[in-house]
Amino acid sequence: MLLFQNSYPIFAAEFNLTVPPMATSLRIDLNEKLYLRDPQDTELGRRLVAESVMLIDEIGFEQFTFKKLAQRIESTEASLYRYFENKHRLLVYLVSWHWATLRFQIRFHTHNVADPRQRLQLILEILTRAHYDDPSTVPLDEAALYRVVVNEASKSYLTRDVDEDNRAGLFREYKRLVAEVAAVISQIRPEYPYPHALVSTLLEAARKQLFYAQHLPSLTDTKNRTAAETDILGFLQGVAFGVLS
Amino acid sequence: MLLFQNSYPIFAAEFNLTVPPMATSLRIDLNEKLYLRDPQDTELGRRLVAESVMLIDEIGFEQFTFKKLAQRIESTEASLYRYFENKHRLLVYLVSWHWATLRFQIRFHTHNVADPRQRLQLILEILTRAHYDDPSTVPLDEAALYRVVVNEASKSYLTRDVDEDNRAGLFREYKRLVAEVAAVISQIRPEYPYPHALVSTLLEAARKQLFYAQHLPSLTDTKNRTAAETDILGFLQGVAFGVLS
DNA sequence: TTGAAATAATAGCATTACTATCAAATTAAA
DNA sequence: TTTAATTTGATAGTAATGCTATTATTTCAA
Repeated sequence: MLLFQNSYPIFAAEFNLTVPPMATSLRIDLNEKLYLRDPQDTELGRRLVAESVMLIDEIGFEQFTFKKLAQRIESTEASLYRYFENKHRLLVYLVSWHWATLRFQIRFHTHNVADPRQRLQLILEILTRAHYDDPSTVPLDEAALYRVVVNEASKSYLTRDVDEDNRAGLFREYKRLVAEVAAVISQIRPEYPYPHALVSTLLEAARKQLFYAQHLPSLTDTKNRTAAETDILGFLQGVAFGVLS
Repeated sequence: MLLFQNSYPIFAAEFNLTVPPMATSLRIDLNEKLYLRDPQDTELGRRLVAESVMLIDEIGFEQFTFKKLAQRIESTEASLYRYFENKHRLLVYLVSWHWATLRFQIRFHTHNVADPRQRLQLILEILTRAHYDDPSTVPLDEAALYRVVVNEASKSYLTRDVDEDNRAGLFREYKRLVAEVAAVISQIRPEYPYPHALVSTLLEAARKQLFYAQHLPSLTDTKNRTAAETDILGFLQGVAFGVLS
């Protein structure tokens, strides 16, 4: 996210970005309902978030517990429960963080691009390259976070409490992202009746096809794993521009 | 599935269908690795499967336990563990059951349709109407099973053990389904490079968009919930035929 | 009718997902 | 700079989960 270093204050208001006194990294403020105490406010909170990404990436969300995380960051279970109500909320927080940075990246890279088709093209490139961003200036390992998103994001809403969680605004970041990209779709073809469905499908497909390439290759069409990114981009382009022509 | 009553022996071999001595319902044989003891062989096993669908539908997979199911069917936890290694295997079994019947339905309704475009059209209709099938002749409540598939299917493969489970062949039914529909895609447009990705995306989208229509409507484009099915079909048609033109 | 197989009944165990209590350390306010 | 408030750590505890094991009882087939 080195790219943002000079320019991000432009978007600060819209993105709920806080520019810290000594701005060394980007701070994204997410819905307060996501946590009990804002983890970005304290050292322990920041370690909790940063290390949770690594741990979930390593052992998977099902195996992940606050106890294991506490051991890892040399704190206690009880302390961590003061930040997040439960591990599910933490997952929603992490995933929301990813959507927020993704939306930010999209805005940043497309804000001076007039042609909506070219915008969409850029968006698809960002979507399929989301796991490449330079993590050095960011408080989280974004590559690890992207893997977590690919593997676990669905679990953030596929629960008994979707409706309740939705009412609490837990999925706001994802909705915003979808709405913003859907607006580009509508610019390209105003009469197209399914812009939101298209965008949510493209977003989901970007992740799922990457997962398939890694684990269930017969559900996708990439021969060598390294070409996956290019193949997925090609596939998404075909879908998006196919629908819009 | 009344439709199958007369004709299904045609496909029996290919579909691993067993025609029971007194054929009152369809029997689908799934990968043996899915269970410890074939639940279709015993009364307890059949009740286990049938009631698990209802219970998962009611309380969700996370809240579902063998203990609760045992109470429900007036058996014991230990007895149920003799059929399935754990609740995850049971989920994979249920989901596989659904993919198998879906593939069967597709074959049945399209086997005398020569034009591949028309075939694809029918397939998309079946996909978006999957939850309507008459459950009376089938040992499972298919409408409930479809809801379970919509809500829980992703969890069958989004686990730490995907690769291991995949090696054991647990996802065979889904792969078969994808392969078969992908073949239709390739008939329509042989040079299209992503038939499998397209099909897995369409399958996933059919379920996800229904979920969104019910729980997160801003991620889709259906105004009233009742029109969801028609909208989803329209959307999938746009994607599929858009890509193939 | 005898033996094998399946089921029920019961118990037990390590782990999970928390909650509660209290003391110690840190930080902020007077 | 003492005091007060806040945050953390340490420890314990609890109900539920995800199993496994044991034994007794029923069923069913040879």
